[in-house]
Amino acid sequence: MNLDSETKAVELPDDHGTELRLWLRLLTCTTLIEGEVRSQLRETFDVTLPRFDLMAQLDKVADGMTLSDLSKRMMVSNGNVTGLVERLVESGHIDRRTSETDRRVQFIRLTKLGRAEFRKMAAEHEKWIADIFADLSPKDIRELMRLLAKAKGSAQRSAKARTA
Amino acid sequence: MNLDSETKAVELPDDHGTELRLWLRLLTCTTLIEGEVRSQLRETFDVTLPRFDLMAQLDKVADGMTLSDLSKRMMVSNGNVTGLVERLVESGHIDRRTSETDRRVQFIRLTKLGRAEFRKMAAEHEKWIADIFADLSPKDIRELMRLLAKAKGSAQRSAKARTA
DNA sequence: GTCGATCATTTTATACTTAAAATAATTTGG
DNA sequence: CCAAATTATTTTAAGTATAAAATGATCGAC
Repeated sequence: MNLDSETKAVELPDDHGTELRLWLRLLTCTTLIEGEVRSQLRETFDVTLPRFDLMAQLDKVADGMTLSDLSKRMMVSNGNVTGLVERLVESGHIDRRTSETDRRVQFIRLTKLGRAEFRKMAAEHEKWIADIFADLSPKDIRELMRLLAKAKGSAQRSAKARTA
Repeated sequence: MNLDSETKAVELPDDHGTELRLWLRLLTCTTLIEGEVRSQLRETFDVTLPRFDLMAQLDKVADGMTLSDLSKRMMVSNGNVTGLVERLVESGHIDRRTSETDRRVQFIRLTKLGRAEFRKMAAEHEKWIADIFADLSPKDIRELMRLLAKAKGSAQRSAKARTA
């Protein structure tokens, strides 16, 4: 009996089942963790995940960034950022000022309050994430990082090819 | 010079940076692919991702399932499913009937039209996914599957421990 | 049998999200 | 300089999402 030809007979030329299963597993994993983080943020700090994410982007820089920068970094639409920023200005976590040189541009940055609150949340957040991945060895994590980087590159290539 | 102690000095006892970076990479990867799939579905079939996902769940079974089943499988809230189902009934893709034995329960299933349309979409969808992951070798995919399964288990353990 | 607990679903209120169109400001090629 | 293209942001409309409360139905212990 020829095992190779058997194997080939089972796998049709256009069988993309393994990729699909990979995608579903990736999605399940992310949704699961995202839901967990969302719950923790709400329960512990009464803050939503999108607000936390926006503040996280702003916390990386000292002097603020534009709405476009924010929407690119967060990988969400412009209109989405407009609304989020509005509510965070309202609650006193960020402030906005119009550029001196280009009146289309708005610079957004954390207020003192916003940065202080974010730092507190970020510290807890990091612990939750560490616990969520606690069963993974350092080697597992390294491998996952490597493979996800490869997957990301592949997806970007695919998206680019389609748009081109 | 003692390299080990140097390394330890840099990594504080509570440094959970690698887990955080892993989470951000996982999230980026998923968001990227999800956006790509969303665009393709809209452009090619004028359908949204949540609708596609709901139909995908229903396509797995012959005789339908309840709203609760749906919300659990899709990992979204009950109210969310209510709205999605409403719109898909409206468009003729699914139908609903109340259980004979338990009048609280609604069984949802694909209509003939719904199943036919879903199958067409699913075939294309599978090709898009295959292309998105095309740079990954079969071994990469196996490894990712394994590590994501481990991550999923870890996240579930963590979530369960918190709720308990 | 019936009261209380539980369960399935819907409703409500609010927030988030997108795509696409609109607005407003700047840049650029001729 | 000036029209056309580009860029940054906002607005709009529709849909997606959550949490929490409400509703309606069934189950279980007594």
